Amino acid sequence: MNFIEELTWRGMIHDMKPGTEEQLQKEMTSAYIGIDPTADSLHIGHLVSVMMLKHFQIAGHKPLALVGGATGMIGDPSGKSLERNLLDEKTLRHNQECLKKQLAKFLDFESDAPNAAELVNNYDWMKDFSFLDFIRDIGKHITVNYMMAKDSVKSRLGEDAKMGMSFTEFSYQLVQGTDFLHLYKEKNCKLQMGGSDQWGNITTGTELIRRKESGDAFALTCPLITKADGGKFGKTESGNIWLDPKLTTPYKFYQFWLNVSDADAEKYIKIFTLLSKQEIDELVKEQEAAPHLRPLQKRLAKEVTCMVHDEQEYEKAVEASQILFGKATTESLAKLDKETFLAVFEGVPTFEIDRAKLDAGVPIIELLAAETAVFPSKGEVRRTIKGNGLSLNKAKLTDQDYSVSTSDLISEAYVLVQKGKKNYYIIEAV
RNA sequence: GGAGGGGUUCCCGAGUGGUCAAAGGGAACAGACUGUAAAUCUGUCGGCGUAGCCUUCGGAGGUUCAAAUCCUCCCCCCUCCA
Repeated sequence: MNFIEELTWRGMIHDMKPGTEEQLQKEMTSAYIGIDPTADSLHIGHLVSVMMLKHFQIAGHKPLALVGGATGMIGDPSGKSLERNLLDEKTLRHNQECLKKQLAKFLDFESDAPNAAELVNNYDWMKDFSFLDFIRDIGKHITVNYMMAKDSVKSRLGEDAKMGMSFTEFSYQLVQGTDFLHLYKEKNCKLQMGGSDQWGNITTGTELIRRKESGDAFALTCPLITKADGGKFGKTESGNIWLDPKLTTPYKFYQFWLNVSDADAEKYIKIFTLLSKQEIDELVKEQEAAPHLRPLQKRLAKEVTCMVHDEQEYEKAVEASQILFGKATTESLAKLDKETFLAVFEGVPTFEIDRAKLDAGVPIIELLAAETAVFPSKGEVRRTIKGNGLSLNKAKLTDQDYSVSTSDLISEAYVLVQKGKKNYYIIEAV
């Protein structure tokens, strides 16, 4: 199965330029995707493009990951994102290094294979590009008329525009096109991939290559990942799901995938895992036969957690989940020794409190909203208790005036706080 | 530079002197139902709290017993004309 066929059955192709498949069959081809280095970790929104590159490398082609040090400071007008601030070079390099380490889990950067992955940063070739050079060498080749026809630009002009668009944002497609042109010339890169929102930007690049170099370059986009209920993919109450375990613990990471809705599970497992069509078909059948066992979500969570973290972290996450969501009771919790407790709950957000305070007893509302930041306000603690949404050590708490004392400690050191069904916090006496 | 239209609580968006912590929708959170799913229904959704109080409607002043609402100045955004 070739690259295009692979992506097709996985539902990862939204659009591509005619001739793309032929090009890929003709020779080993280089392709790139762009990543904004706005943070020092990738989040799961990036994972789609990373998987495209991975399939690309598996298919024998050469993937390039472009860190957008230059473009990242402009901001793409097609998103609603505001214009960005310039990252200083130190931060930029730091982020670049961190991203590369994460990418190395997916792509082979190190081997001597001709299709080893490469990381490039457009800051390196854009930083010394003078304005005059730019408008002469690049700007001349693309008409404003052409640029204005792009949806990303059109939506920002005219009467229904909420915001105007600065010249900087307008020029974004040219800057991105310049990247493509640069990679085309320097690295013989003939394909740019990205989300479907990037189509306009990518084709400005292929157009530039055609006009300036009489070259043939290609574009391939994947659908934007959505949720069946229309919500944003990859966001939870606590924000982005990051690949860095320090930002999103493996437990939370695992839980994210496990909680994916049925309607999304099949779609996601095709995109975010390398499981074969047969394996997935099998799982889908199992899911239909016994939906409550959620084989799709479980396998999806396993595969992605193992890929991003490792098998050990995955197993810990499963164990913690079984205790938290299984039939654990106050009694079984109380039996856990300190070691086990810590191992199981590693990754569950932990707050500390002075043991001396607990000796005297701390009102629950104080404990959760003042002594620790489990809740942002006292009112919210009250509301949650009133709504029957708070549990302490797996037992529902209904008394707003309850005082927590040392007798509530598990293993003489911990209190397990549960907000609703899925949110756990640990308070540790120190 | 001219004319017009705007800036409201996380988002969209009502509100033009008191009954406004501010309609409605969305998002979010919790409860019920379930399968840690979806859909549905219910509740909550500025802060502290019994009442009640405090902070909020671009910013700063002012009028008034009382202002998101009226006046003055300023800042920002959009459209059209030049």
